[in-house]
Amino acid sequence: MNLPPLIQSFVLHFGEMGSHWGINRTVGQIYALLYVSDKPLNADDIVEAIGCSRSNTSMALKELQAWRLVKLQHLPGDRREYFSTPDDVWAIFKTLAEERQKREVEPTLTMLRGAILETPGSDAERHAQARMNEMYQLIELVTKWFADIRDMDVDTLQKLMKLGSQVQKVLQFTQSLSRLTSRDSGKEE
Amino acid sequence: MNLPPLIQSFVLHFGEMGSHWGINRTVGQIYALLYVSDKPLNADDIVEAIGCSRSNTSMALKELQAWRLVKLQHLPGDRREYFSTPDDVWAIFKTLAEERQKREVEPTLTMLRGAILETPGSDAERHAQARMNEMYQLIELVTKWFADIRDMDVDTLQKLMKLGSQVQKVLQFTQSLSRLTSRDSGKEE
DNA sequence: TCAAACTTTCAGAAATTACTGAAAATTGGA
DNA sequence: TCCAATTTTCAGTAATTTCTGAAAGTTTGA
Repeated sequence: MNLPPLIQSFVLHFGEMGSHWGINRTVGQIYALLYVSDKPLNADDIVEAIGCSRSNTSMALKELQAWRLVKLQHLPGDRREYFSTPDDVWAIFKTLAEERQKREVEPTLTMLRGAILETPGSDAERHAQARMNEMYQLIELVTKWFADIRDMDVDTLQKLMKLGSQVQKVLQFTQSLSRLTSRDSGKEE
Repeated sequence: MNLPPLIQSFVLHFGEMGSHWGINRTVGQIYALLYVSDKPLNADDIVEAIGCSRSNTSMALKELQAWRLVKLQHLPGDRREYFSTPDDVWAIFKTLAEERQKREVEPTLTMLRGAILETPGSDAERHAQARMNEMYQLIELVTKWFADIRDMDVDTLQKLMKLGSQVQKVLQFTQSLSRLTSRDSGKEE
């Protein structure tokens, strides 16, 4: 690996972090490299920069494409494939959240739905089912909320985040407001 | 493994999912088992239920304790250690979020802070640094927001989540309200 | 159609991670 | 204090994952 020190430490860090996340070292390093690169890179550029094998690079790029975290492009007059990451860090964040949702959350929800529909054969199973249901409700709620947030435009999102815990106050305020003004209120939920 | 089918499939699923997450099979299975169990279990109960070795169980429990995802308790007149998960799924969720923050996000923030303070030695480094800064800002923002949300009480949190994208409208409403009423407004940010 | 340029696949090697059993350490009570 | 019950550690082994080089596949343009 022969990179400017600043970039090198970034790339190495992502390599290490990869294992804490669900990706391998090479995938992490390549992503990091593309993220900070000021121009698209081809596979040989990457081999040169990271110091891994050509085939490993190919595999890693395939995985990054499956995650939709890198985009492929062609440069005029060059047959090789060039890779880069999207510019918008928010978009990257959203993509990551969507993919993780699809790969890690959906299968669990499916399993839980199935389990919850079974007829329990004992007290232990009845209790287990109740617990699974709690988990299911929580995941569904958080998931929906996340999806809603994901679909906001960047500006709103950024404002929302900067408000931080203020959100809580705004909500309380709005709720008391609507309680005052609405007629059909009564009990929700 | 000799468990009621409903519980068994839950436990096995968590074992598989573990690898997508950062934990190994045994850790995932033990957590799942404790989560649905209607009473605390000791290490031998777990060995019996899961079918792994005693030592592996000991390791896995240590890891789960490090994540603060299981609690240790003693039963009167029994010297063995019994384990269970917290009852409150929200609390579990918060713990998980806090631990991941500490283990996966903080180190990255530290690295980024360091890199951003360096003096770039080339255009490539200058560009890399700008990208790192974008990433840093994003992570900081999301992190703070999450922390704010984590510290809300369960009821508010649940209401907030159920509102979903309504939040967006509430915010816009509140913002136009404050724009009308406040004097010193001008430009924020 | 062919050849050159480039990419992907895949079997096996290397590295890493998970698991086990035996032994050591700890704990609580007699 | 000592003993028995229980937990932890750890070195070696098993399983899994990652990585490589060689070979096969694909694409483009002459």
